[in-house]
Amino acid sequence: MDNFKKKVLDLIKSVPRGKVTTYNEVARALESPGAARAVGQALNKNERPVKIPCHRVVKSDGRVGGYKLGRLAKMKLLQDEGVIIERERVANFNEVIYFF
DNA sequence: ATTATGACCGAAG
DNA sequence: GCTTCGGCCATAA
Repeated sequence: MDNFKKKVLDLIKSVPRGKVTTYNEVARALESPGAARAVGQALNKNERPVKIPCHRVVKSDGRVGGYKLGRLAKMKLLQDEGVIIERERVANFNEVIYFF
C-alpha cells in the first residue's frame, strides 16, 4: 500500500493512445481528491517513456501542463498520437477519459 | 515533528 | 482571455 506513485502509474497505463486524462481525475480515481499536485510529483519521479504514458496527463482546464523533458516534448508526443494541440491547449477536450 | 517543493486546482480580480 | 492567491496533497530533507 504505500506506492501512491505505483497506483498512479498503473492507472495511467490504461489511458489509450489519442486520449488524455487530467491530474485531478487521476487523484479522484485513487480516492485522494485534491491530490492533483502529488500526482504530478509521482509522474515526475517516474519518468519512463513509452511504457508509461505520463505525457497523456494534462491539466483540468485542458492546458498541457508540465513535463520532465519540457512541454515541447510532451506536446510533440501527444500530436504524434493524434491529439490536436493549439497554444499549449488540447483542442479536442472531448477526448478526455474519466475513471468513474 | 516541522518545513519546503512542485508536471496542480478553483475562485477571484 | 489573463494573472494572483490560498489551499491541496505526497515526498524529501
